[in-house]
Parts: sequence; C-alpha cells; structure tokens
Amino acid sequence: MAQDFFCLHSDLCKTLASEKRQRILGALRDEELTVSQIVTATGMTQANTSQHLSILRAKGVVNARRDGSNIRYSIANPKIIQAFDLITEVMQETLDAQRGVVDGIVEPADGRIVTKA
Amino acid sequence: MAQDFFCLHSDLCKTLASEKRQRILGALRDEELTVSQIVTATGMTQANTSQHLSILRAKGVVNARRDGSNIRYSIANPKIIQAFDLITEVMQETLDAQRGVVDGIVEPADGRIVTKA
DNA sequence: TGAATACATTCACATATCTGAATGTCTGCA
DNA sequence: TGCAGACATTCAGATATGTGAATGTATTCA
Repeated sequence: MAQDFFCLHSDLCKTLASEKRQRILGALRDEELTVSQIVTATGMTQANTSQHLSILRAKGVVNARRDGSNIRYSIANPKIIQAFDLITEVMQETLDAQRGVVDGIVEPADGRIVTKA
Repeated sequence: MAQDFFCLHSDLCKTLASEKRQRILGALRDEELTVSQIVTATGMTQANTSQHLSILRAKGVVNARRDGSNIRYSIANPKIIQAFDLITEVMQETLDAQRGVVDGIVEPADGRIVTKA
C-alpha cells in the first residue's frame, strides 16, 4: 500500500468527521438543497455553513451548481451515504457492547485490561 | 433524529480520522497483534502507539486482551473494515473525478462555481 | 524479591481546526 | 447602472488534537 494512502484516507475521513458537516450531509442526504435551505435545515449561520460547504466542495464530497442566484448542493457520491450508515451501525453496536448488552457480560467500566482464563 | 446523533457519529469518525490510527487499523486488519508487533508494522514509537491504542480502545474501536506480558489488540467490529474500504472507494472515485476522468469532462481547477446551461 | 520486558499514562508544548465578525463577489432585476 | 439577495472569503482569537519526553504499572522469570 502506498505510503501516503493512509494520509489521503484519513484526510477524507477528517472531512467527514465534523458534527456540522455531518449535519449538512444529513440534510443533503435525500435531496439537492440551496445554501439557504441548508442554513434552515441545520440551524447554522450562513457564513459558517458556507465555510463548511467550501471544505466539502474542496474535498469533492459535495457537488455545487449555480441555479440563478442560488447555488444548489448535492452529495457527490452515494457511497458516502453508505459509509455514513455503516458508521451509524458501528456506533450503535459499539454503544450496545459498551453497555454490556452482548452476552450479558459486563466489563470493568474503567480502562483496565484484565487477565482472562 | 436525536440532537446529539451527529455528535456521536462525528465522534466515532474523528477517532477513525487519524493517519496514525488508520495505520494501526490497517495493521490489525487481518490479524490480532501485540503492541510490539503494531509498533514494528507501523514504524511508530511505542509511546505514541500506546496513546493511539488508548484512544481506539476508549471508543470501542479495538479490543484488547492480555496474554501473558503481552496485550493483543484486534478490531472490535468488522463493519469498521467495511466502512474503511468504502471510504477507500469513495477516495479513489473522487480522485478520478477530480482528474476529470469521468465522461472526459474537465472542470475548472480553481474553486469557481460556473453557471451551466 | 528484584530485574527485565511490555505496555500505559501524564505533562507541556506545538500545531491544527473551528468560529464569529466583517467584508467581498456574483446574479437578477429595476 | 445601481441595488438587493444569495453566497463566499478572510482574519483573528479560541479550542481541540497530536507529539515526544519522562515516568508509572503490570507481568514474567530467575
């Protein structure tokens, strides 16, 4: 694997790993939206929304097309939604596991790594 | 969707969005490894490896079990690998698209958003 | 019990990222 | 051409994150 593979990979991950940008992607999940609509949907300020859209655009995560005085954004690659959903599943399963739900086994809540038989 | 959903979600993403942690996950991809083995595989220092393993452990991304004087790490949920691979695909397709490969259409290289017919 | 190995943690500092405020640019319309 | 609406960008301060150095803890073995 190329030496900078992980760098590119984590770079894309970093782009996705922002609460605000996730909110934007959540809003764009099913439809193309203008910036104003994204602002309304996310409750963020216009300037901050633009900043994050700029980052998403630069990384090729979203597409932008001008439509009159509006600019309409959409998610560039449907696999991003798939990845998003996969992370959601992992998150849910991890939360369950941390609650000790699986097999009814409860691990020590502190960070200790215990010795097992 | 719950208000802190995106927070939890991006939190997990942030955990994955580190070049070093990705290198660790890459090493753990197919096998359980001791810390020493991870250090060798990644070329990172022992202390730094431990720091990142600690973060991965805290977020439930990896499992740790003691085996004698060693501690063996493994990836907690195979879906993390799936997500990893999905991101890889998106990354590859985005790079191709940015090179203007798709449909032979080359977009302006600067950040401009042009008006289309 | 003491030394050695394997690993974890803490601290202080450097670096990156996020944010709001202010301002700039583009488009449509009068 | 001038104004208004829609959106982007820049800047500076705040906050978060990553890093090496030093040190601590647990386990094995003599």
